[in-house]
Amino acid sequence: MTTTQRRPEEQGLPFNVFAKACPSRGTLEHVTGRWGALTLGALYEGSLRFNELRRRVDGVSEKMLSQTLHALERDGLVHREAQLTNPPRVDYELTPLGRGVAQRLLSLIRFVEDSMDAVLEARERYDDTRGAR
Amino acid sequence: MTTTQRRPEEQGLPFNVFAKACPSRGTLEHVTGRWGALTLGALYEGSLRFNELRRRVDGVSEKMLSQTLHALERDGLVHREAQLTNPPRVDYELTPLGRGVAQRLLSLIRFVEDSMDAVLEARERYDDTRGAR
DNA sequence: CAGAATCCTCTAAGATACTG
DNA sequence: CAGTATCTTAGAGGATTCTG
Repeated sequence: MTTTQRRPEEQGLPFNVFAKACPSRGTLEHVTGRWGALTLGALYEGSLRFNELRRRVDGVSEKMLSQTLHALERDGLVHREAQLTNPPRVDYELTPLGRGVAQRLLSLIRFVEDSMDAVLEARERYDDTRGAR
Repeated sequence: MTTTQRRPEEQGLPFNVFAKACPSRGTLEHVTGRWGALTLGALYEGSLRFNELRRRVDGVSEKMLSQTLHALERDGLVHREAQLTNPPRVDYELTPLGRGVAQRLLSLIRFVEDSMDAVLEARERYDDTRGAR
């Protein structure tokens, strides 16, 4: 009654990111990647258009944003809504799955931001100890 | 009384990872990087030696593990405890700050692992729609 | 065992230009 | 506006060798 019952044919062998060949590693990299994390984080507030997103994710190039969005859309984390008007309008928004990811990502991001004073101090201590080298 | 009072000289300008020049971006990359995330995750269970860690983080090379550990130690997330015996023994463990990061990271990792069936299905749908291309 | 040093390869990512 | 295509380069990362 309390059995998990996922992936009937592979019960007892759940996805494990610590295993080299596990497909979850690829997805983890998409969501934690340099631009993936920031893109998901930005979309958590709500739907955004391509260039709005570009402005929020400060520093991302058109190419990388496009590439990042494709990977996230393919993984089912982002939904792309295109209107064939002129000029074109395309909105990106998180899927329910994407919201789950983004929420956890933002918890991590905020924790890191809030830890930066301590991190910067730790770096100074580390660098003096080893003579800036 | 309820003011946050962090970084007295820069109040009102908290670290913001969405800004290109913010130092929190570098730290976020250390912790979400390909090997950083897995290393922190592995250490959450407890202290580990270099080669134990290498076995847990399946696929990491000596060079990358060493490099990753240095970055995490410098950021104050991992503590390195060396015993100058022969053969040498070095233990790595999370600092309190590192535990905070690892906990949130593991929450994300588990969510991704648990979402993989849905992700794989989303990929199939995406790939047929666009003719495997 | 726990790394540092070296060499080499491949690809992530930036810059630029063009298109529907 | 919302991208794609092409070119180029910095650096991530692997393999190997050496050392305290």
